[in-house]
Amino acid sequence: MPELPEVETTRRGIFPHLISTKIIDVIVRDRRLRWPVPAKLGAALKGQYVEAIDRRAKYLLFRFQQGCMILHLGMSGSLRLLAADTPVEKHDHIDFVLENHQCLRFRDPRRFGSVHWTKADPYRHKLLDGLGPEPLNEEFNAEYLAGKAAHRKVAIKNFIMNSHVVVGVGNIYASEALFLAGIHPARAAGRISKLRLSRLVSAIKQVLTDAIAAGGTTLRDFTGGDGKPGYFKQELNVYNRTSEPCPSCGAVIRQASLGQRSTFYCPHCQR
DNA sequence: CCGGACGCCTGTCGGC
DNA sequence: TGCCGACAGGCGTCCG
Repeated sequence: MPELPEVETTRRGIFPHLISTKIIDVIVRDRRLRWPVPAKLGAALKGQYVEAIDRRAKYLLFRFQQGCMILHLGMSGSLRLLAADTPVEKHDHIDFVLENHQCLRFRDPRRFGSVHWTKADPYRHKLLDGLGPEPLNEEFNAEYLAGKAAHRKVAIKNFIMNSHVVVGVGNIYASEALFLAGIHPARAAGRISKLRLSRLVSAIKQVLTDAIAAGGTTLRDFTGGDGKPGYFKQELNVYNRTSEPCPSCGAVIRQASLGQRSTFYCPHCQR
């Protein structure tokens, strides 16, 4: 499910309700996520107050006075703030019970999500160390991307989905950004002019910013922390629009497979 | 180092 | 209606 806008939407939805709130219990119903939920998680969190919720790439960082919980939503994960007595449903794997009769509930049908606990700097954690820049930061710019792309033969779509190049760009927004930039998704990354890479940087920033403003993209069942869906789906130009007319030129949108993932593009606008 | 394939899971959808 | 394969928004790991 979640790409950067959905993770950010989740963060913005939950943090106002969690800041300075005490975790009084942690109920783990199924530890079998992508990696096992740490056995010590409950003991580590109980009695601690949430000091901040940050985001790095698609990871949510729950900051406590003594340590940090790193949480990834994987492909199908969600976090919702609920009344503590809300009946549990299938795939509700973890409850973080709060002092105000509320609970933060983690649901993840496919169990590709994960939860980690560290007392050290989370940015030094194995999963976060070495990640590329945040796409909305200034350090992600044309000079940076051109330097990274030099001599690379990989398809530009795979390239921008590589978290060592830039984080947070998943399958939906990669297709959308390449459409906005007018670049064919299969073009070799090292064979794109700096001017066009510059346009791609702008397109990535724009599509992610717009998607965050719309509350993310709800394709199937994504909802933010408040249970509301995202509305960016209405603004998608090519994703999931195979055989429909290109909104810009009217040509038929094509679907192809690139790096085991579906890719959507306009054969006329994207070169 | 690079590029590509694989696998972890469950749910859904389309075709027969 | 039921079965079965393909596919789904991620990403660490392994192999050549």
